[in-house]
Amino acid sequence: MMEGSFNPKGIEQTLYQEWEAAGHFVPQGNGPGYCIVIPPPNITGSLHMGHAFNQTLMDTLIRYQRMNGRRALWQMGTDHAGIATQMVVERQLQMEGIDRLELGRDKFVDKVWEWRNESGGTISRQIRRMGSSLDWSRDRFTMDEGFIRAVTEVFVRLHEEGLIYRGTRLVNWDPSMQSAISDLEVENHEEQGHMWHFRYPLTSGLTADGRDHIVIATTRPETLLGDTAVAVHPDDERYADLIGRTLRLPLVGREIPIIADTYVDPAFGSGCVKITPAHDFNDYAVGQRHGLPMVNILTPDAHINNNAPEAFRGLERYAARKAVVTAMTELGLVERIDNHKLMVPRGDRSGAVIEPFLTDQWFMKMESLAKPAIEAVESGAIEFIPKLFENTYFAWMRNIQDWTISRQQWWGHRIPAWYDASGKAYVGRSESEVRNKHGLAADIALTPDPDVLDTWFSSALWTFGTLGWPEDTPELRLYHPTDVLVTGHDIIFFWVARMIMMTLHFTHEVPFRKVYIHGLVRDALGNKMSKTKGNGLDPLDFIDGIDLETLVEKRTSNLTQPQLAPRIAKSTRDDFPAGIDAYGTDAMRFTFCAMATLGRDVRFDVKRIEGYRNFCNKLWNAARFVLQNTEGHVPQTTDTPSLADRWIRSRTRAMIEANKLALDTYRFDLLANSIYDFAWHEYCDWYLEITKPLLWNESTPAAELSTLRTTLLQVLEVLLRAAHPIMPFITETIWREVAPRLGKPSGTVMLQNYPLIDELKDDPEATRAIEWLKGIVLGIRNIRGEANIKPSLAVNLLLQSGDANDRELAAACEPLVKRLAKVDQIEWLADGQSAPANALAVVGTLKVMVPLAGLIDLGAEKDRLRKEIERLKGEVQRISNKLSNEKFVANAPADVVDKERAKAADASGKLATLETQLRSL
RNA sequence: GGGUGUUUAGCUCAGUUGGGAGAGCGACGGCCUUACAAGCCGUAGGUCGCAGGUUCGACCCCUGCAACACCCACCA
Repeated sequence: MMEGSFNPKGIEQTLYQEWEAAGHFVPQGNGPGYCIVIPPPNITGSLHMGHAFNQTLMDTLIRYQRMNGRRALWQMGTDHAGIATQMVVERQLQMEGIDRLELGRDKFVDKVWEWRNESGGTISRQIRRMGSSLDWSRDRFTMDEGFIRAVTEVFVRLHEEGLIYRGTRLVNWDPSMQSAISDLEVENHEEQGHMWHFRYPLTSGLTADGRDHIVIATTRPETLLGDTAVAVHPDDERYADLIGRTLRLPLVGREIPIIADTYVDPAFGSGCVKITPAHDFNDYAVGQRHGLPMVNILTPDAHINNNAPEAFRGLERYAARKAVVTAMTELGLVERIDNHKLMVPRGDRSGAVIEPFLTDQWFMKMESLAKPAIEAVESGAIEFIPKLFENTYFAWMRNIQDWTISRQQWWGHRIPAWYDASGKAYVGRSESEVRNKHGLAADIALTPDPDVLDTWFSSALWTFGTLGWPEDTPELRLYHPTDVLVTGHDIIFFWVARMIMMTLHFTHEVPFRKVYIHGLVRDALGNKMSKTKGNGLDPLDFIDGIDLETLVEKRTSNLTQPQLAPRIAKSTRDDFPAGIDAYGTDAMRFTFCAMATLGRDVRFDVKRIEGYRNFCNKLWNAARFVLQNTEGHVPQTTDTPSLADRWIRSRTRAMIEANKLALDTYRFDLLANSIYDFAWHEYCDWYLEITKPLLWNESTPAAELSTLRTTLLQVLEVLLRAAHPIMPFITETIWREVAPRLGKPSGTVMLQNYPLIDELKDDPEATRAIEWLKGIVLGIRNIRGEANIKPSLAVNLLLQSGDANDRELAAACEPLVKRLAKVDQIEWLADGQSAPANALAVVGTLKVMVPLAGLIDLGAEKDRLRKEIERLKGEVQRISNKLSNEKFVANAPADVVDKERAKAADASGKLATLETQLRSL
């Protein structure tokens, strides 16, 4: 027997193990394929709220399609996450006092594999706790054997096609990692800095206004050491006569030219720009145009190198900045220093300030790859949901830059290139292939490229790579293109766009037909969750609960900035004074679905999950009620449904219809609302209450009772199937109790059909009847509530006026009205017959009266009437204004006008009745 | 600098061809009514950011403005 309140702890893990052991997550049957690939979680640690959100949506879709009979594959896998993982393992080793460089590459990579085996297990356990029905038997890793093969193949082919090339370029250089990174991995943030105005002396002569120097402005004084020119705008009259003359670069002594270039904005600063081609992207371009020498003044770890004057050599870049400013000050060459806000580029992983740095790297040409990828979205072959994100996609794709794909790191896919003694690069699937292809004898030494590829290079192959490419597999034919990609808007460029380009290029198919883009999970205040801020939350803590001290400990340990610990501890104590309750997986999943509004970030509020935990409990107890009242029930073939049975079946059908629409349009919020509203406010609030007097009345006819019990079970059973994709555990648990009573074969709800609307009949007549009943009951309840009549006290009821329909329904629903509104006697008054003093509700034209008889305070009742009269007056006024507007009557559709007329009649009828009533009191 | 989004009840958010402003939570009042106090019943609360325009009619369509958020970008 089911316990009195819902306790998720007991059921979830057992059920998941059962499902997995039974192989339910493996696609089966002969239905059409349906496939979603998981955005592979990084192996850097543990699952966060974003993963939980992401997976809830995917699992809902997968479970829905599986129930629809599709051969549904949810492809599992994890990402090696090159830089992120290397940093984590490096930090771990550091804490053990081990230096990466001392350890050496091979041993370090071994350590990372150890880490990945450990971390992978943690992630798998966490994902299982979310209830995610992934096919674990097909689990993949972006650096498994198959992926190494696929990555190599792709690299070699792109190189053969000339789309991958090696070159010396100015790239984004992360001095802390000493590696190149791509444009996307650089985050620009505004920071407070300074603008230094320096005087650069002319080698000879004077300026037009009689000075012997010009003034340049810079935010990076240390780059002065690498200046090879100063540029002015060609049309700038102030400097026209200086173009072609030279300056003496202070501190360095180099003679540098004054050049003219339209890049310079004459209105900004002095109109003179120092040009440092080796350390600034713009200056690089200017240098190229003017054939300027490039003087690199930095070492890979951002210290001043030997190309600079001796005094500055070996200084760290910010020390060098100070030294340059000091030296310039001493020379009297500082005009002034202003405060200045500037955009500072930082590495998204390391947080280090990025240097434009001249190095040899591998690049991918993107323009030709982007073209078909743009067309795929334009043509609708791929559809973004919400559509809005297509603009984001187009904007980036139409202005795409070449992709720096090599990383000076150890963890990742090795670049399949080898170098001979002269430094010439050979690309091939293996060293022997390279030797054969280029006729390189065995005695010619080849050195493998030490670098690895950007992590996103392999991620881009995810859909077809996981399905077996480059082999031609049955899975590729059945599941590719995949049906939908579900991911956050933060990786549209990193991942989605590159997947589209690579997949189209190599398979001539789109990777997926739809891309559902969801928002980011933020904390209750709308802040982005992060470990550094200490506002991150672990989904498992909402599932299992966590006490305050453990939570504080968890949030403040292993911080990259330990000094923040006290503040984080305090805010944690403020936000979760009693820790976090155990809400269970279903409540968490329901919360995510309910909050998945298109295109919006979600603020995760404990109040919401609490509400949905309560909903779980509601469902649980409704099931208990049904089970208690259907003990030993055997459904009969003859079905004689009452009005209420017909009504709830009809409403169930409407819910199913709404659910399907919601699921087909990826409106998880509407799906959740549809289920919640139906289950709580129709099935529980009304239908279960309606059944009580019938179930407990010995005079209820056997056939009617039997049908009632069948309906109780049937609707619950349909509801469980309908809700299963969102809340798998509770629905499975209850379903196993309920289904046998309907004669359904035992088993699992997850392999049942998703409800079809044809299982239930639409019944407008019954709907009207129950709406009538609700009107009567709500009217009486309003009177009772306003008059403060104790719920335990029964009232009598007088009915008057109304039509034949009212009399018929009143007779049919008498026991229901009595039960639902706690009414003792019901009596009809003839038209015109005077009634005792009473509180009045009007339903249609029917007068529903509760005799005052000492129960109700006359003054309070008058107030209640006046309030209702005011409301009705307003309504009548509004509608009559509308109807007296000839243009409205002439232009509005006939049905709208009719509707307004009916409303006016109803409202003014009620109004008249209530006004009469008020006078009579 | 360019672009996108958001602005609806105290809070978080729905509002699907323009035609009666909704939910959850919170607030207030009343209830241990034999599924559920994680519950039940009732009530209050909104000039739909601001200003115009189109229309018989605008939360919805158009224009402008404001605030906030995010994305992209090379201004020294």
